[in-house]
Amino acid sequence: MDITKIIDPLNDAQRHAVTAASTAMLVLAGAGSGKTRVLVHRIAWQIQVEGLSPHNILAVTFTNKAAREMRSRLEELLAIPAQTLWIGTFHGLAHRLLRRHAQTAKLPATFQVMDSSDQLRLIKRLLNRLNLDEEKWPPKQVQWHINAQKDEGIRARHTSETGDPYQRQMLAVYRAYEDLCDRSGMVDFAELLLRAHELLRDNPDVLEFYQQRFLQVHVDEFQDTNTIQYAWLRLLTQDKDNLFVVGDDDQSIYGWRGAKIENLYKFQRQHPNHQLIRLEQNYRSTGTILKAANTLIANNDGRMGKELWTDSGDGEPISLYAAFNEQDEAYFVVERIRAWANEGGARSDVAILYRSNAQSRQFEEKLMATNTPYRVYGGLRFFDRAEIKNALAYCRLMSNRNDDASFERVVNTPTRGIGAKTIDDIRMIARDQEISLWAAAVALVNQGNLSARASNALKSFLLLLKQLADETEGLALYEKVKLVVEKSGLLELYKQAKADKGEEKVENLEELVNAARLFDADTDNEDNLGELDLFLAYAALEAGDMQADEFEDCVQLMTLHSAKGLEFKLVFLVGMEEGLFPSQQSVDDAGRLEEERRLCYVGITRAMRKLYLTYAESRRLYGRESYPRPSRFLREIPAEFIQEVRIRGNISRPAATIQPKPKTTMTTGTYKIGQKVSHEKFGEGIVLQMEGQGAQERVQINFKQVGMKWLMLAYAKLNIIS
DNA sequence: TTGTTCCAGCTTTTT
DNA sequence: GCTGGAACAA
Repeated sequence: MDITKIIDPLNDAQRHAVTAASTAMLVLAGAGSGKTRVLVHRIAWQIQVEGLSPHNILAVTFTNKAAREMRSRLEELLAIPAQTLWIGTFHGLAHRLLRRHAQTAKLPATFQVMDSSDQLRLIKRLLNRLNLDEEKWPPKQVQWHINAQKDEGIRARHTSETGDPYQRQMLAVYRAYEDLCDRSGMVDFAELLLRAHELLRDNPDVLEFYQQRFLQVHVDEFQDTNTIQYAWLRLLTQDKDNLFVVGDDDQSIYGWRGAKIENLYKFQRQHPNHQLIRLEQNYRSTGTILKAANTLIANNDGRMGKELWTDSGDGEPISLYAAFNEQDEAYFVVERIRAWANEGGARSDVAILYRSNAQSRQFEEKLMATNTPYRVYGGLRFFDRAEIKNALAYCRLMSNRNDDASFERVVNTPTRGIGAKTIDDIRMIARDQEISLWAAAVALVNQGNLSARASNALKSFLLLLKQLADETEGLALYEKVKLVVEKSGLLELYKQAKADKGEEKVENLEELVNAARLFDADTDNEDNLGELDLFLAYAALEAGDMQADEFEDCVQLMTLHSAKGLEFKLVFLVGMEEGLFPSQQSVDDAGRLEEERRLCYVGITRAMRKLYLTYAESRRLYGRESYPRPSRFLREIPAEFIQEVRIRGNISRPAATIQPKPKTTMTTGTYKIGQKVSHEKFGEGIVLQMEGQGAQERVQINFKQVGMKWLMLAYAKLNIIS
């Protein structure tokens, strides 16, 4: 037993937290104060010193990345694999519970996990079926509403019908959505948490089993937990005081998606005997950066209180650059990065952080122009790509024929002559008989009142899936996926697709087969569940982390939100302007403004050695020139820490952009403006405009019956009415 | 089916 | 001002 390895690398506060006797513990861990280290060493301590079996420990994180990091650091410290230790994300662990107890949780064994885009599509279909206008009921809003309800642990049946018409309609949609999910065996992300909570709450034997198993429970980023996540933790631990949570109220930046900073206070109330430990020594940034961050965050009310410090000196002052416009801002940042790289700095140590994704473009352009390698975070993820989703949809249908979303996705992909009309018929039957699209399709074929062509096309699809299911029986997972990719015709489809994009898609499909191979190899599958279902869940739950060229030395571009938890030697915090950061939508609400301030705090504390703050005096936004005021956060940082950069003279003023609009050419053809014409389909109308020449010649006509239309003269059969 | 035109929307994001 | 998706013409 090597205790020194566990406690020697710790400072006093950290050691205190790690070695405390089992108790409810709240570790307030400031940015860069070694919070992961405390978690990992705490677990190691419990195993090696207190003799707890890894089997008895649960550790919960928010991201897969954090979970992986924790596991690998723990295995390194303990020098043994820690397989029986449950480390995972809230969603991953909830999924695991539901797979194990699918029947008890009233789920089919082959239930499928939907990601947000699947969910959105399902909601769109549902609204359509309920004859609700998407204008009045924006699918995004409905989705947000449903998820928010679930995050609070509220089911449709918990809400009474008494609200205003809007509430009542929302409730009806929520209820219909629940029905649809249940019927088709689909589970969205919020449902994973809610259902796992209900599983424990309503089944005392299951609850007791896990309560006895998990003698110690650890939670990372506790300030980001929402209501249902905390309720789930409460069930597992009750009042046993075996809950060890690490968090930082000053870094709570996910309130807008249901995170409850109040859970920190709730935890304190519910565990009167808890210990509170503050980690305030920072091992990341210079004294100047920390003092700036401390002063800024002190403007927030109701903090738990914490002041970061370091013993490694003040370092350089923070630089502030007032750019002429957003072009100049990008130019300045890229020049500084080039200077950094020329002096031997690694580009991967540099980050450009912005409030909203839309800001990345100007930097990308300048980086590209100077041949500086860069990487933008937050793009399309591997498992989100259309070709991958299509392939997975076939897999999902193989496993669960009731998966309507997948059915719609691939019933005519690649095209096999099943048109909108046929699909509409299928939908109709499905709605009338309350059955899945698949079952409706089967019924439609059997009825036989379908045109021969449509019937054959549909039959071929049904047959294809049956064949896939038969032929993949007993094959290894990756062979299944491989066969699906080939036999479905997807591979062929993308091979024939127009040169550029098709090739990439073919490669992605091959990569998918490869991912399946790897998944097969390193999943121990202790629960012996359907490997295909597990792979599909993995694809939904771990959509990220398959981004290419991670190893190239490149500048990192990302939003402030995705920068949380990371650190860089050189950080540019750009777009420090009122209306942008803090964002316009936040300035009128004290609570949201405080969250913006915390976001700024997060941004500042990412910097290890040098921080640049920039703003533009003029910025083009949404096609409009604006002259924003510098962000209030700049004023909240004491001037003594800031040095203004003055390098005026080579301002890159935009050349006055006078772009001649393409003139609409007036053709002197048969038609004149004001001419009365008639069209065999659209009826009578009046010519309003003309453009183009020869085969491209078009006319705009205002038809009495159908309104405004552009028609190609080469095709449209028009008659002049004199 | 495919290409085009039109039109709304426009923080932040993981799972 | 740009972009993604829907609607529409051919």
